[in-house]
Amino acid sequence: MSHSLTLYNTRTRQKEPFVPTDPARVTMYVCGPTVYSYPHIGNARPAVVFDVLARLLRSRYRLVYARNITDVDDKINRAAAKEGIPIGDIAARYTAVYRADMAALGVAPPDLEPRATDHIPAIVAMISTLVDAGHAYTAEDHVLFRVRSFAGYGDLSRRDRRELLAGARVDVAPYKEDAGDFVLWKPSPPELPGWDSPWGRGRPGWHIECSAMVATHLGRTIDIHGGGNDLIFPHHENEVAQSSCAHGGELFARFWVHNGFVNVDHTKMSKSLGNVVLVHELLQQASGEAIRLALLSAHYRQPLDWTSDVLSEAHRKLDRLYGALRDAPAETTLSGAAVVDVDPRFLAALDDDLNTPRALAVLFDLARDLNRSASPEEQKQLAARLRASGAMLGLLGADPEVWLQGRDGGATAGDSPDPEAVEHLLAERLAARQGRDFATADRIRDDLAAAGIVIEDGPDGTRWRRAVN
RNA sequence: GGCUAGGUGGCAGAGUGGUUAUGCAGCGGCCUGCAAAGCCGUGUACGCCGGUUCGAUUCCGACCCUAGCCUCCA
Repeated sequence: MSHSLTLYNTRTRQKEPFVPTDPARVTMYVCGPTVYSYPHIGNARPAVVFDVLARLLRSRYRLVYARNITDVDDKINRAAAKEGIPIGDIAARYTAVYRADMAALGVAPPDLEPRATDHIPAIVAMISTLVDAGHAYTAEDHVLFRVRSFAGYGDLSRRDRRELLAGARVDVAPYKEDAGDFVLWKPSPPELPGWDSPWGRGRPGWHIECSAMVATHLGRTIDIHGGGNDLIFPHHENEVAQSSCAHGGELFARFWVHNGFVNVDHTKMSKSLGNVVLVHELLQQASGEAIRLALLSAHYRQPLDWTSDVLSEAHRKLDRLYGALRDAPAETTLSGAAVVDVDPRFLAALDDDLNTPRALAVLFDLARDLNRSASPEEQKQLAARLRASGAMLGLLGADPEVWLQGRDGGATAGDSPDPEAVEHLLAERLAARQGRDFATADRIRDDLAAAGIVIEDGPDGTRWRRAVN
C-alpha cells in the first residue's frame, strides 16, 4: 500500500499531494518563538501540529526540520529594560522556558534550532545581495526591501500589490519609497544590540532572519514552510520576496502550511483582554499529554476555542484510551516497528491533510475493539497498534496505571494521592466486603471518592484511578 | 472596504450527493452485593432562502451570523 500525504498548500489554496524533491532530505522550516516571555497555548499549537507532521514525515523520509529562535527583537529589548537585566539573559531564560514547556507537551526537539543572533553574517550577506540587485535600498541608515521590485509580491497572501503600496492604513515612515516596503536592517543606538554592517551599526529586521536561516540550513528551495496563519501576511509574504529575489527568482517554499489560531472565549488572546493562557500555568493543573490531545482534537487549520472543558475532555479521552490499554496483556513480545503497527485507517486520516480528529476516532475504535476482545493474542495486537498509532501523535507513551492513577506529576489538579494510603484503605475495604459488611465497604469507597479516587471492582481485585477534575 | 476561514445533534468535533464519524453528557439493558469501568442498544444534527438533481447537510447563487488577517502578533 502506498501512502500519499496530501497537504493544504496556502500558496495554491488547495490540498495537494506531497511529493518530496528528495526523499533522502525533506526540508521543513517552522517559525519558532520570539523569546521575550512565557509561551502561551497559541504558541504551543504550531509546535505540536508540526511535531505531528514531522513524526509522519520521519516515518517515510529523512527529514531535516528547523524551527528558529528569534532572539533579537524590540520586544526582548523592552522586557530586558523593564527588568533591568541584560538582553541576553531575557533571551536565554525564555529560550529555556520554551524548550521545557514544549518538551512537557511531548514536542520532540527539531533537528535544528537556529538562533537569529548566530546568523548575522548570513543576514548581512543576503541584504547586500538584495541591495546589489536593486531589490533593496538604503534610507536614513535603514535598509528597506523594495516591494515594487518583486512581481510576485502579494501572491501568497492574495493581496493586491497596488493597495499595499498605497498603504492607507497607518502613517508611513517618510523615508520609504512605497508604503509596503519593509525593513531589512535598522540602526541600533549604543544601548541596544547591534552589529557592524555596510550600513553602520544596526540589527536585522524580523523577516530577513528567517530567510537567511532557511537558506543557511535548508537551502534555497524547501519542501515545507509552516507557521501560524497570522504570519501569512506580512511575515511569510516578505520571506518569499526576500528569498526569491536573493536567489534569482527560485521558488522558496513548495508547501506553505498554516495552523489556525487558538481562541479564548471565542476571541483572540491578547494581553489587553487579560485572557492569555500560558503553557506553564496550564501544566500546573493538567498533564502535558492532555494539553497536547486537546490541541490535536480539532483540525489544525480550524480555529480552536480554548476552554476548561476542552482540557478535561481531553483528560477523559486519555482515561478511556489508557483504560483499554491497561486491560490488555503486555505487548512486549510484538515487534516495535512503528509504521508496520500503525492502523491503516489512522494513517489514511493523517495522510489527508493531517486530519487528527479522524485519526483520534480510529484510536477510539481500536480501544473499543480492545475492550471487546476476549482473545489475548488479538488484544496484544490491538494494543500494539493503538500504541504505535498513538505514538505518531505523540500520545499514549505512558504506563496506563501511572496515567490513570495520576502519578505522572500533573494529571489532575489538587493533591496527589498517596498510593500506599489508597492501597491500605482498599485492603480494609476488601476485608469488609469479604465479611459482607457492605456499609463499611461503601463508606470507604465514598471517602475515597471524596478524595478524588474512583475505584473499580473487577474479577482480579480492586483497582483505582484519579477522577477527572 | 479587500482577503481568509467557518456556521453540523445537549457540548466538543470529523465527514459525505442517497448508508454508524468519534468523544463527553443523556436514556434503556447486561455485568456488579451496590457502584465504577466495560459492553450492547438508543437520538428524524447539518444557519436562512432559492437553484441544479430522481435525491443536497454535502454542488451553485443570494442572504444572515461568527472569528481572523490587512505591515507587533503562533
